Amino acid sequence: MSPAKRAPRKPPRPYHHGNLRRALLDEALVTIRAEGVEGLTLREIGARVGVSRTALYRHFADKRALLTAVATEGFRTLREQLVSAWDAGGHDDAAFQAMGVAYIGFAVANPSHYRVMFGGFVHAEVHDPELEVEAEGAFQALVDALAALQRDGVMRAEDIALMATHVWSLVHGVATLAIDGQLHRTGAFDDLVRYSLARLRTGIADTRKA
Amino acid sequence: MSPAKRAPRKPPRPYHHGNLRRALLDEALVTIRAEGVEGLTLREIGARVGVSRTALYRHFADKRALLTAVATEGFRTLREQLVSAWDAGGHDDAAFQAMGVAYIGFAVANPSHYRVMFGGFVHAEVHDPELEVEAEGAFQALVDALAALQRDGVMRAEDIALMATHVWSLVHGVATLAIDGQLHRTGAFDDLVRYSLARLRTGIADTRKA
DNA sequence: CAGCAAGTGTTGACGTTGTCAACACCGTGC
DNA sequence: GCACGGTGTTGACAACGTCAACACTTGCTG
Repeated sequence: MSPAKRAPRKPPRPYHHGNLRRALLDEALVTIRAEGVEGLTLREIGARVGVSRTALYRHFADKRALLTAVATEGFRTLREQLVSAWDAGGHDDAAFQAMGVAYIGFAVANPSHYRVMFGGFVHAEVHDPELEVEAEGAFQALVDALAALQRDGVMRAEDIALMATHVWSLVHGVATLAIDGQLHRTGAFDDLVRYSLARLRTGIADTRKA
Repeated sequence: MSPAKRAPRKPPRPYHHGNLRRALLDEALVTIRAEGVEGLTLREIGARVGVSRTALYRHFADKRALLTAVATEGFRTLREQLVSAWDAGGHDDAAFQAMGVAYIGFAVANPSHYRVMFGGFVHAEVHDPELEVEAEGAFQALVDALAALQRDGVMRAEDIALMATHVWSLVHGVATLAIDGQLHRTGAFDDLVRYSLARLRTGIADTRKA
C-alpha cells in the first residue's frame, strides 16, 4: 500500500475538472440512452464522471436544467440529420421523403433522447432561450425544404407554417407511436413509414397541370 | 373539547372503505389533472382519500400499476368520445373529420391524462392485458370508421391497418405537439386542426371516378 | 356459536433521491 | 502576496416508494 495517506502527489485528477459541464452532459446522455430518462440520477452521473454528487449544481440550476440541455443538443443533432438527408438528395421530392425517414429514424434510434425532447420533462411553462433556438432551427429545416418544393411546383402553394406543422405532426406521430411500442398492430415498421410518407405527399402535392 | 379521547363512538369512516380502489383511481386522476403526472405522489392521494399511505398497495401492485389503470380508463373514455363523434354524424366524410377533432380535443382537454396514456410512464416492456384491450378498442373505433368509408368508396381501398395507423399517427402527432406547447409557431390552433385533417383526407381519399 | 382464514388498513422503518448550506480548494488580477 | 470569484466537497434534510409486521373486519366452516 502506498504510505502517503494524505497529500497524495500527482493526483490523477486535479481539483478542477476542466470541462465538467461537457462531461456531465455527455454522461447524462449515455445514461439516458442506456437506462431511460426515469433511470437518470444526478448522484450517479456525478459518480460516473468521478465527481461529487452536487458538483453538477455549479453548471446546471437543477435536474430540469440538465435535461433541458440534453434536449437542446437533441434538437441540434436532429436538425443536422434532417439537413443532411435533404442535401444528400437532389432537393426534390425524393429528398423530402428521405428527410421524413431521417426524422423517424432519429427518434427510433434514440428513443430516450427523443423522449427528453418531447416528453414534457422539459419546459412546461418554462422557456429556455437556447432550447427555443435549436427547436426552431430543426423546424426551419423542414420549412426550407417545403419552400423549395413549393417554388418548384411540387407541393401546394399554401401557408408554409401550416403545411410544415402538418408534416411535422405526422412524422412526430409515427415516431412517438413507434417509440411507445404502439405499432405492433401494423406489419413491418418500414412499410408503415413508406406508406405514411407516401400518403402525406399525396395530401400536400400540387395537382395542377404544369 | 370532546372528552372521549379514545374509543370514539360512531367513527364517520368505517375501517373498511368500501370501494377504495375506485376512490383512489378517481383521486389519482383529479390530482394528475391538477398537478401533472410528475406531481402525483402515493402518499398524497392516500391522504386525500382519507386513508393511510400504504393502503393503496392492497389494490395496486405499485405506482406504475396505478398509472396503468389510469391510462386504461383514458383509452376507454377516448374510445367513447370517438364513437360518439362518428355516430353523431352520418357515418360519412364529415363524421370522420369530427372524429379527428374529437381525438385531438380529448388530448388537449386532458393533457396530463393523455400523457399518462402515451408518455412512457406505463408499459415499457410490461404488458397489461386490460390496458391492451382498451387501447385496442380505441384503435378499432378508427378502423371501423375507415372500413365503412372504404366500403362507400370515399377512401382508398388499401390495407386498413396501415391506413388506420397513418391516420392515428397524424392526430396523435398534432395532439402531442399541442400538449407540449410546440405549436406556437402556427397561428390559431383550430385552423391547424382543420388544415391538417383536410390534407389528411386528401391523402387517403379515393380519387377514382365513381 | 366458536374460531379461523382471507381481505383490508395501519404504523414503523429503510434506502434513494434532489437540493440546500457551509466549507475547502484553485487560479487569476491587483 | 493576497483577496476574490469560480469550482468542488461534505453534511444534512425532507420527501418519496416500498417492505415488513401488526391490527381490525368480514365471512366461511365446523
